[in-house]
Amino acid sequence: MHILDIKPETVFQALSESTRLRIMRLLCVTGEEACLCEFVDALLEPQYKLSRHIKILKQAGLLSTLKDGRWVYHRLVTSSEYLQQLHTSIIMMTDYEGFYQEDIKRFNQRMFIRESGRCRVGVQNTKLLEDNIKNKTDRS
Amino acid sequence: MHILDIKPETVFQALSESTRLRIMRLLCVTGEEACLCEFVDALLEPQYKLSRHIKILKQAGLLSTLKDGRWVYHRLVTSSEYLQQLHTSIIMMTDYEGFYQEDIKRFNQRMFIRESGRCRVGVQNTKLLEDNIKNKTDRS
DNA sequence: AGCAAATATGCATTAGTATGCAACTATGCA
DNA sequence: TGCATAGTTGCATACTAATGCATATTTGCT
Repeated sequence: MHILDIKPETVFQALSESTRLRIMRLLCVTGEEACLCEFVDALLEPQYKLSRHIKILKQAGLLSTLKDGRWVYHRLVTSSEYLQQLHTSIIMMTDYEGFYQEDIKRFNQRMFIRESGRCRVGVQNTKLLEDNIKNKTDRS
Repeated sequence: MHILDIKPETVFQALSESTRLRIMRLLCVTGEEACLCEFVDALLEPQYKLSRHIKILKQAGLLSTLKDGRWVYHRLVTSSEYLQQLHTSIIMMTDYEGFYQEDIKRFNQRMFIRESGRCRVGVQNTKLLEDNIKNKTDRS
């Protein structure tokens, strides 16, 4: 699917959900690529949830994917000026409550355990993740 | 409502619908402000539909409104760098089928009949509007 | 006061989206 | 070959959003 075949509203639609914006912001700010388990440890959201949101970002032409064994790396598509402009907008978004910053902090910690720049383990923050999910259901 | 109080996902959500993108694109490209009846004549969409979409854009902090008698003028909010960056993105969006351009053409024609820079009439393209709505229902 | 015109909105219907759970596929390694 | 692990997806459910119709509101004008 060429970028020109994707409607602008599809791109903004992909950016209209908070979890997907967290993924995009993380990649825009760090300039990194990451696999699913690294996203799980950074955002503390269940793996199936992030997997589906990443799929939507891919279908909107915002992410591309590289498979490496069991791991699948996701990175920003930067091939058009239009998308680069959008990345700038995303970086300029407010982070009033500092939530994006917390994602980035956990992400950087997670990146430390890479070996030769590759992820070699699965989800690490299992405990943190469960606590995070529990807190949310308690609040609702 | 201050711009900082509006969540980024709300802004992108507002931009995720095609009619609302047409409104935004029109204002970004022309730099104009316009009232509802002018939008109706430019986009050839029913008045109640555009009224509601404009409301959503307002609530997302993308448009501001100035009332002048029976007419209500809508313009872009440009008070933050973040929004200006978004406007640039919107101008850079693809217009593969030339639909945005058609809106702008009809809009410019409509602007000709302003008096002293103010709209003094209601919907003009009643016939065009009805044809447009009819074509859509025929296709579905 | 009363009417006409510009804009806004309540309601019902339809369509689309997000999520949790559980089951599935795919891959590397012993 | 079998198992553990990284990632994906079908299904049911709950929620949210878009639309058309009709009606309401606001304002200027006579």
